[in-house]
Amino acid sequence: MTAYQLDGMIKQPTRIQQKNTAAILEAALQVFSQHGFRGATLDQIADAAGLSKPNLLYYFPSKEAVHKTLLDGLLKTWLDPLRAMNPAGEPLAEIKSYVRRKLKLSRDFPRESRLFANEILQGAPRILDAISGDLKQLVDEKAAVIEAWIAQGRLARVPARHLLFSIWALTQHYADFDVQVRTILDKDHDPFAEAGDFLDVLFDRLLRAAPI
Amino acid sequence: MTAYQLDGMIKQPTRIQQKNTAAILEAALQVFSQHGFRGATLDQIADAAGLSKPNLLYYFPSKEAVHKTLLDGLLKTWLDPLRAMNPAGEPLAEIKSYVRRKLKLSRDFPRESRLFANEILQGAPRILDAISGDLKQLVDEKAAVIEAWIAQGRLARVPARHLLFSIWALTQHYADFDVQVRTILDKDHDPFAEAGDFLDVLFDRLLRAAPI
DNA sequence: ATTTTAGTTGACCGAATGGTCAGGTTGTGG
DNA sequence: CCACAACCTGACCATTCGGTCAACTAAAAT
Repeated sequence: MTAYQLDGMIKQPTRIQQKNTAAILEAALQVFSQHGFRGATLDQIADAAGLSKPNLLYYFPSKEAVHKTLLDGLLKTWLDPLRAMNPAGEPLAEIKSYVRRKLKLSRDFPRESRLFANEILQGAPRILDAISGDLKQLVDEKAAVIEAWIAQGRLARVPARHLLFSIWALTQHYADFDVQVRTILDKDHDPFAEAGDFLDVLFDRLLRAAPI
Repeated sequence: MTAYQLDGMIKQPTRIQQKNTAAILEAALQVFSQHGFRGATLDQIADAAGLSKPNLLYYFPSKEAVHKTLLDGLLKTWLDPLRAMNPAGEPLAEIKSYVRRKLKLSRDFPRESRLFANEILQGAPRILDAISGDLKQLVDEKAAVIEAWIAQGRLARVPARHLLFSIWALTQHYADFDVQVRTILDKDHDPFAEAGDFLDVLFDRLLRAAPI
């Protein structure tokens, strides 16, 4: 028998199954985020997870399945901060809060960020549906909120979607280009702490509606 | 015989050699930028270049050599716009000009941008020397220029290195995440034209020294 | 025209790849 | 304690990988 079931995998019966699938996904995250889908090997993942390759394939039917599971789980986490943006809140505070949350994701889950970046770099072959579906829909919704704020004069005039791009670019950069950032900054700097302050200033100056 | 020489490859004798190495590098750029180093295969590159695999290996000694040649050539192009930043110029104009040049690179050489991104994502194993050497030195130099401008009150107070990070992140995002950007923007938008305007506003508001 | 050099390739090699399978071991409910 | 399911693995398979080589052809140089 195999440990996976194709239909929505409703139950996770045994404790050992939970432990091993978790170990596999953890190892796969490490390897996929560093080498991309094609550059990663099952042996590498199995090894990092402390399992034999056939044992790994007992829990997942294929390399693709491991990758897909990882991406699916990631997407929710990735979009949650944007979902949390409250139309009824104070515009500038809501945006800055989103930036902070997103930067914290970069700091605490850099491998997830790199996994996502890797997938997009390759043309998002395994995730394009989600992008043109859920993500696009959410962005449309939140862009409308931002545009309403602008129309009310509570936020400086900027193209809403490009504002979101800028938030993604600026926060994810610190995870995706971590090596470069740390090489250029000297040892005694904390990239994420400094980035937090900098981005706060940046979005404050960009978005604070001109008085009058 | 082989077509490559290890010592600085001074001469490129024949016309056919120029044509084929160019075709190989063009094909390799395509493949490496999409799949990363490990995900790319020599067969794929040879095929895209219209050559047989042994024929490709007649011009380059190994997969690694092709990749290295590509990266070395890229780094100069990548840093030139920063080098062009003139300490004697008007600060805000210099920065904005740098942003424009960098955005144009993203528009005209997106594959080069993705190749670079791929390499950094993987921890820059094949390019770390250049980053901690030439790049760091150039950044130190230009950061000093920016800090001087700030000290003179000709630019708003921002951390110079993070300012550079923000320029890289915001411009390269449009190349590296092209698929996502185009999916979210509707068909009739020109991402790079809009980005040009947006980034001009962004850096203007961020950097314009507060009057007084 | 002939020799030398540059360019090209099919066939091949050992290693690594994703994945299978038969059979073994371990855990668990009755 | 037994039976049954869950779990695990060595051996194996077909394919692909980076790279080599001897032999062939095309182009220059003499």
